[in-house]
Amino acid sequence: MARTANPDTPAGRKILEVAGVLFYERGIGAVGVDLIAEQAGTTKKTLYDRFGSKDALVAAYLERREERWEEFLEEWMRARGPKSGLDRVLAVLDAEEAWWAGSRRGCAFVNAHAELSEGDHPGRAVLREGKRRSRGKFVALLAEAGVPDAETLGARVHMVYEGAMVNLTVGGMAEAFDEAREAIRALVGEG
Amino acid sequence: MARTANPDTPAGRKILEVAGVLFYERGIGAVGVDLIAEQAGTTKKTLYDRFGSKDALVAAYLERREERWEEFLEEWMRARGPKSGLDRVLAVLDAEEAWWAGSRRGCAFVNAHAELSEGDHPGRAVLREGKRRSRGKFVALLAEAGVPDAETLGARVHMVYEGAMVNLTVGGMAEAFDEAREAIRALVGEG
DNA sequence: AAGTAACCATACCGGTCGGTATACTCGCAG
DNA sequence: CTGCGAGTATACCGACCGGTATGGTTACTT
Repeated sequence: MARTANPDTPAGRKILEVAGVLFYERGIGAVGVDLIAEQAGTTKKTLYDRFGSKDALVAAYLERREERWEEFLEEWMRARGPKSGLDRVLAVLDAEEAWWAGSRRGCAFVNAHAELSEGDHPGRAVLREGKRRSRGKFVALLAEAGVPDAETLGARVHMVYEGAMVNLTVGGMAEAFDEAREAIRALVGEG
Repeated sequence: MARTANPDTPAGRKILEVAGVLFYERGIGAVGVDLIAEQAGTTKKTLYDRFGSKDALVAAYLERREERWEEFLEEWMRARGPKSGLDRVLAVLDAEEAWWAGSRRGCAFVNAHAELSEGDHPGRAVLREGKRRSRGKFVALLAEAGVPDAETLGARVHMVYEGAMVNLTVGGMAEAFDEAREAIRALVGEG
C-alpha cells in the first residue's frame, strides 16, 4: 500500500544524505535510484519503502537542502557574522561562498528548476518557497539594520545576490561576489 | 572517420531547429537523440553524420541560441527600442520578456549549466562566453548613454538582470522584471 | 505468541539511453 | 561515367532507467 511512509529512519536518513550529494553534484536526472541505494549501503526496495518515488525523494532532498542552508547561515552569523548594521546583510554573501566551498555547481534550487520541467512536480513548490524565504531574509536583515523601505531594498539586494551566483557559476566570473557586495553597498546607500 | 562534418545542410538545420525547441522546453538530459531525429523527420544516422555526438549537438544548440537571441535583441532595439539614454538599457529587459513569451523555463544557459556537470563539456565555454557578452552589452549601452564608469555599473546592472530572471522563473515572482527596472534606475542614478 | 516496522538480497519488468552497422537511393560535379 | 556527399530505412548493441515482486531476517511492541 506504500501509504505516506516515514523516511526518518537510519536507512532513510542515509539515503537522503547520499542523495543530497549526488543530486547536487551530478544533477537530478543524471543520478538513478539504483546508484543512490548502492551508495547508501542499502537497497532500492528500502528506498521505495521510505520515499515512495524518485519525485518524492527529490522533493525531500530540496526541503532538506533548504533546511541545512538555513542552519548553516544561522550558525555562520552567530559565530562569524557582524553584530549589526549593513555588514550583517553582506555577511550572507560571505556565508554563501563558504557554503559552496569550492564546488562550481551553483545554486541547487536553480539547477533543480532546470530539470523539473513538468509543472506539477512536488519539488517546484519547495523551490518557489526557498527563493521567497531568501528574499525575506534580506528584507529582515535590512529592517533590523534600521534601513527605511527594507521591503523594496531587500528585493533589490536579493536580485543582486541571485545574479552574482549565476555570474560566478555559469559565467565563471570569479569577482562576482565582490562586485555584488559593492553593488549592495551602492544600493543601500553606504550608511 | 566522422571528422568534423558540416552540420549546415537541410537536414542538419532542421535537426538543430528541433533540438533548440526540445532542449529548451524539456531539458537536455530529458531529450534523447531518437526523439530529436524523429521530430526532425530524419534519422539518428543523419544526426550523427552531421553532429558526431549528442554533446556536440548540445554545444551547437547553445551557440545557435546565443546567436538567435542577439539577432532578436538587435531587431527589437531597432524596431521598438528607444533611441538613446538609460531607457535603452532598460529596453533589454523588455526584449527579454518578449523573447520568452510565456515560457517559464527561464534562461537556457542557466538551465544548461545545471545539466552539464562534467567540467569538460564543449558547451561550458559557450555558456561562459554568453554571459560575458551579455554583461558587455550592458556596459556598451551605458557607455553609449554617456554614463561614467560604465564598466562597474554595467556589471551591477547585469547582476540585477540575471537575478530577475532567476526570481521570475525559479521564485515565481511575477513582479521581478518591474523590480529590476526600478533597481537599475536606482543604480545608475535616474539620469 | 502474534504483529509489525525496518531492513537486506535478488530478480525481474518494459522502456529508453547514446551510439554503431549495414545497405540502399538520389543528385551533382569532375 | 564515376565518385561522393547527403539522405533514407532498419536493425542492433550493452547499459541504464524508474519501479515492482518475492522472500527472508531482525528487533521491538502489545
